[in-house]
Amino acid sequence: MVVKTRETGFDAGVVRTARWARALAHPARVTILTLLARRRTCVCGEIVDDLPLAQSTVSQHLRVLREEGLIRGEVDGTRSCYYIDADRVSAMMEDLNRLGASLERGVACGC
Amino acid sequence: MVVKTRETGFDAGVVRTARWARALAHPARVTILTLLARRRTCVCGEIVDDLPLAQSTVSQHLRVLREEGLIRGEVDGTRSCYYIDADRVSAMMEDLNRLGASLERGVACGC
DNA sequence: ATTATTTATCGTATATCGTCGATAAACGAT
DNA sequence: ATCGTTTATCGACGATATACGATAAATAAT
Repeated sequence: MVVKTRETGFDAGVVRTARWARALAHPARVTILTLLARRRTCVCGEIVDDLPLAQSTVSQHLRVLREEGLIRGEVDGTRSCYYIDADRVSAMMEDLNRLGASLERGVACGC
Repeated sequence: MVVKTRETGFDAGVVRTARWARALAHPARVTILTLLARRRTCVCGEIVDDLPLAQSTVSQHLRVLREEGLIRGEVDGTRSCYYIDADRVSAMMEDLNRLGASLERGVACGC
């Protein structure tokens, strides 16, 4: 059963997949995610130090990731501690893998 | 060993991953890929019929997918026959899964 | 109290994206 | 040769995205 979003006319699952992709569609955001996965510490300032971008720009990218639910932030004094939302990351990878599976099982074109 | 692109200062692998994501970051493009995977026929006109977009817009999205190497197009008379480049799709999914794996194996933050 | 630190947000500038209509190019059909 | 079909590209426009500096808010340090 195919569910379409009323506004756009696109399949709802497809829209969700595209949104995950958009969240990953900038090197800064991919870098932030991998940094958060690798590190125990996750303070905004350290992320800024590791990226070739201004603090305000990094904050914007953090906001995008937060709005997509991939990361969460907690205030700790004057600092903000960010960490990955593992459930959402799993959900994202599930959707992306579902797409990948359907693409790879496709039949070759007879043209 | 971490390779950085001179212009942006981001890790080259990260940039590649972000570009794959960028290619998938629109519902029209995800839809096109799934259509091409499902169908034997892959003529541009049929893709246009299945999308709520103008022909020229669909052509733009096809161009994006072509430029990222995810699809290829062959001219057949007045028509264009598109098909998925399975190798590139595999490469893309490998990169995305590599990212997913590194995110899921990350340690929890001690904050 | 004052000062320094940290981070989110605002304002703004620029670039890229997404969309459409119009058009051109290539071909098939008549 | 002319006409219809199909598709890529162009030009224009509005909408988003990306980037930065400046600033505000909150806390820590003195």
